[in-house]
Amino acid sequence: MTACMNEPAFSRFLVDWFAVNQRDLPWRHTYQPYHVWLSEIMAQQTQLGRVVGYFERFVARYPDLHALAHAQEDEALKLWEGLGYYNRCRNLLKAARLLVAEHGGLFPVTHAGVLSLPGVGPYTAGAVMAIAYNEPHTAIDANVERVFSRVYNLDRPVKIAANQAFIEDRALALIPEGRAREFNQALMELGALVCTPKSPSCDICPVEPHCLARSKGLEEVRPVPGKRTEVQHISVATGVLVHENRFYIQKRRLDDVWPGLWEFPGGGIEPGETPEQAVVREYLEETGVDVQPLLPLATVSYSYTRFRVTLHGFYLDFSQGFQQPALYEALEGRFVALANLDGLAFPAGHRKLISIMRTDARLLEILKN
DNA sequence: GTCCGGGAAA
DNA sequence: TTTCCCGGAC
Repeated sequence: MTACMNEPAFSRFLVDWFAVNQRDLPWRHTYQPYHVWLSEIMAQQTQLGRVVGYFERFVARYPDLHALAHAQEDEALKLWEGLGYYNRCRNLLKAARLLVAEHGGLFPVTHAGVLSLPGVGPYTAGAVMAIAYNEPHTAIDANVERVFSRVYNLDRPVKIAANQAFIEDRALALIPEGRAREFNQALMELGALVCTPKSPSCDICPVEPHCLARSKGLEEVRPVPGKRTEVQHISVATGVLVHENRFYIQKRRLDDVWPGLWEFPGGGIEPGETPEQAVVREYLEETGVDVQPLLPLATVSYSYTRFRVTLHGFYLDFSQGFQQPALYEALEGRFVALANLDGLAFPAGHRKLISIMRTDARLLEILKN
């Protein structure tokens, strides 16, 4: 399978290309292990372009492992808000606390040590070893899988075991002596900038002469797609309960989606139910409070995992007079003023509702009464 | 509006 | 194997 390729030349062209074309990313200035680790956790399931701003704000607030170990989870989640997969952030804090408590606050220097950290799997462990320490390890992410599926013209999905083993084997063998840091980043950078999922820029690709799929005109049909899970459309309703110029919010449980984030109570709309009926029922189920819809706030769309969500938001009033909400589904509850919503992290859909509330003239009318 | 990509953990 | 998320591309 490798017969057609000059592997030393491939690696040399790739590393030379990276030296000239790499993006200027903040963690590439010093390659401190703490920075590399943080950047790799943020980059899981997330494109680097979106990571940079979050990385800079996070490092400014938590410049080292000790600062991170002493972070308040709510504050860290606020800095993470919008990046998604919030357990990544909670695991980061967990790992920092563990390292400060049990390892003298030193970042691990071995592959096994890095891999043992919460939130670190095979990809991230390899990436940290290669990029922070320049040790010969592989970091096989989706970019690398795509590049190799084209370079070696893999005609079956990259996720099958045989292809995973093949890619791992080649990725290790191709590392030029002493250049694991550059080589691993170069492979991923090529996937992100040139060997893109759609319409790859083969005309500017430094390894085009070594690409088997390209030589057969098959680059557009590599990688071969695997099976995908189908999207489910769901409708949910949520309510902003207004009481003395404040709004009721609750903190989500840690064993569910959006662990530790804040939200307005609500839930799924059952078949045959209107959004108004659903928000009243859900509010009662989650908090024990009898509410009535005051006014529709807005309807927004967002998605998470395999769900496509239409979220109906309402302003709510107590229907039986003030009742203290109970915590049947949440860790904590508060009535907060609009300005104080700023310091807390919300899921995307609720954040969209808050953003609409800020410019909602009708809200002033509601608050006046 | 709908589609798409992207690692860890359970 | 399934569950975690988001915004930008289309």
